[in-house]
Amino acid sequence: MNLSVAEENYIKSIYKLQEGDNAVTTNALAYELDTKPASVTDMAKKLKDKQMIGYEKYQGITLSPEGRKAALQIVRRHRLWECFLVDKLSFSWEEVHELAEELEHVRSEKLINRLSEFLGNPVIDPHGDPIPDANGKLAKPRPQTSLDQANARRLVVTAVTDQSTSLLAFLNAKGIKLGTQLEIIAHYEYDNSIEIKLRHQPAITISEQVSKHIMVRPL
Amino acid sequence: MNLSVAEENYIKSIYKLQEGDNAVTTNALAYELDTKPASVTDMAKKLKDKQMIGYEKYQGITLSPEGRKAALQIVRRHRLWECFLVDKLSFSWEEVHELAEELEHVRSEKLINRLSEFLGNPVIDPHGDPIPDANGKLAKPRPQTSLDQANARRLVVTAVTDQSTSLLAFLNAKGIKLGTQLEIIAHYEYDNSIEIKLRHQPAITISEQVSKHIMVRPL
DNA sequence: ATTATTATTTAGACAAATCTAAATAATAAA
DNA sequence: TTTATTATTTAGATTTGTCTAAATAATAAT
Ligand SMILES: [Mn+2]
Ligand SMILES: [Mn+2]
Ligand SMILES: [Mn+2]
Ligand SMILES: [Mn+2]
Repeated sequence: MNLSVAEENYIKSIYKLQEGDNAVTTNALAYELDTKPASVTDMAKKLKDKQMIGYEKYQGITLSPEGRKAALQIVRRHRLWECFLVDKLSFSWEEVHELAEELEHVRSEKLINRLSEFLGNPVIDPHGDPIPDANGKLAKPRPQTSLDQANARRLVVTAVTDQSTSLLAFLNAKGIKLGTQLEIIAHYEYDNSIEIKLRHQPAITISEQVSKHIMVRPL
Repeated sequence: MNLSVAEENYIKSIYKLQEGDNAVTTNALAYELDTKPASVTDMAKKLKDKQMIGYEKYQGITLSPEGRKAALQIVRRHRLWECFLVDKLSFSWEEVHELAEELEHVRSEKLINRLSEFLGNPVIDPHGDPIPDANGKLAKPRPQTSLDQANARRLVVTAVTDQSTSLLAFLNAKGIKLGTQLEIIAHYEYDNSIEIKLRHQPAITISEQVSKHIMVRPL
């Protein structure tokens, strides 16, 4: 199936928003894509015609098997380009998302498979997200929780679930990146902020807004 | 100035067709871009509004200084990606043009400058064409002639002026690439074909159609 | 069970990029 | 210098992706 850039972006966003089987809402998709609900309805009809999604009026959107396959290809391309930018061109992880957002639309299996090989067939991208293989299979993610709900003391950062430039810049400033080890010092119930300490650094306090986007696993 | 992908493709083709100052013709541009003359006229008006070209009805098209600058940026991106594909991802030179045709439209100075650095700031692409630097300056091309007009005997291949897949596949089959040294054995006036010999290989005969697209310089 | 609010869809419009068919201009031939 | 041919432009349509404003459906509040 031949998909336009716009269609690919929709499919990727649907994939992102569709946790499990719950249908994606018109408004949620419009917000995610920074467009208007009316535009989403228009596109939903097109994508249904192309058999990429299931869609009934007022019932929300779900990816079809075809659509899911397409989404995984796009995600694969996106994350491999992010790896390339960080590993080979020395970009920092908060800069790469926008560029990958464009590079992901160059459709060539040969290109992307060679790129993967060139990068050593990585299985996670610079934000800790898993990279689908050439067949669309995702490595089973290791068990992780968000930092605001972690119960262990000593933790390692495994992923960041919000790729907004502002959050990533914040984390960068604080020295928090993938693989960073940290210790929870205190948890303040009042605003659910937590105090953490990185190695060789003074303790810092982090808001719930931030900590819920930092994924960790016990060390 | 913000240019669409279509506009960039037009500008690059105008640059390619405009040797010196001779205006580019509507039909030539349509043929080059595999589109219709009416579409070219439409786009000419848009590009004139954007001050990228000079255009008067029936008078043909010339790049403005602005347009030339844009063209050189696009050409730079195109050729650097071609280098990347050949040098790092082991593509062969006849495969890379199509892919670069898409990659060239990812607009990021930072990306392209880092890519250039990563590649060792190359000054010619895999087809022997010069790569503009970050300021749009082109290395002065070394003196070269097409193979059908060469007068020296011993020559080296410096460029190929037709990137069609069919020609490049032909050259590949014959073992002719950039840097290949060859000797002219004979020149047949009847059809302007020539007989050449590569090192350690039997002589082969090449049509004028081919030889006029092979650029060489005396060895 | 009504009423108000929110979510979603429809209707109609628009810009970008393209096309076909017809009209006009430029150029070459007779 | 007429006439024929070729090149270019215009007029009008189409497709894709988007929008605003209005209509309708679903859901929440009273
Ligand atoms: Mn994208
Ligand atoms: Mn990522
Ligand atoms: Mn292109
Ligand atoms: Mn090239």
